[in-house]
Amino acid sequence: MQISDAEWQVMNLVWESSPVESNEVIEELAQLNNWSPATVKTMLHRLVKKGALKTESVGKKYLYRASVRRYDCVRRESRSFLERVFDGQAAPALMHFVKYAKLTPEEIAEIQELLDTKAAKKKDQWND
Amino acid sequence: MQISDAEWQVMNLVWESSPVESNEVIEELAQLNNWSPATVKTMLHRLVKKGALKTESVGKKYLYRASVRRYDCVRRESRSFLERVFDGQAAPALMHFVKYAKLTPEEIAEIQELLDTKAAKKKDQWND
DNA sequence: TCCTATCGTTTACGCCTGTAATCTAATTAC
DNA sequence: GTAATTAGATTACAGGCGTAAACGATAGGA
Repeated sequence: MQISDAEWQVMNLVWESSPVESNEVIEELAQLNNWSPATVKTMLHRLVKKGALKTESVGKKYLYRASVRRYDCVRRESRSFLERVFDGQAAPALMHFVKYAKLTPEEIAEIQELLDTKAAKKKDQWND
Repeated sequence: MQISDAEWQVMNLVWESSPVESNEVIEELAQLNNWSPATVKTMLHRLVKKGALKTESVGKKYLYRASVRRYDCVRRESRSFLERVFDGQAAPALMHFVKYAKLTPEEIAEIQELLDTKAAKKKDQWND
């Protein structure tokens, strides 16, 4: 299931504060993006239709919840990005981001640590 | 200027072997994607129209060249990806890729090196 | 010189997207 | 109880995209 650019904004919001009422989403995105309420409603509706959100009726209103995991969507989107732009290779993408992104020393350290453990695992015959 | 998913395939090919004749592109992508020649022609035409490719006529045929730099497109696409999926933050994206991508020990080493120099620069008051 | 093969251009078409107005049903206020 | 508000559903519409067939011009061979 394919989530469009604009729809990601909605999904991000829902993932962060699930469950939400449409009101909250509408207000938030009105501020963020200058979207009209109607536009946000369309997004919500489409996302429900494509199975990314589900609703639970509470009186007159609905509560919206994600029905797909953020992780899965991130993974799919990342894959497709890598495929398109870096010929499916993670390493060049990583090099690119490291080169051109702003990173705090803490972030750098954290990534290094992760790389270390990954390298260690690679060497360890029993763990790979 | 926005390059679509399918168009990226064409651009990647042109960037790699510029200048190319349409023939080469058509054959290559017929194999890779099972696209009909007509489809590839459409892609080329649209890319010329949107200013991503330019042509130089050589007799009856054209030679196609990129008229936008790969780097710029990669940068724009990366930005948009980060924005959409990781709220514009490079660090979480990096963590994600490091965690879930297959990396050879050499690649890991290379990325670590780059991170080291980046960290070093950060500390050096005269270089930042 | 005329036909044919070929390359680029035009046209096609249905689906997705961004953007939004309108409609309808139900709830709330008076 | 009727009017006004509101939330979700339906409809709208232009432009992009994936996919491709049809068309037109031209160069090269017969």
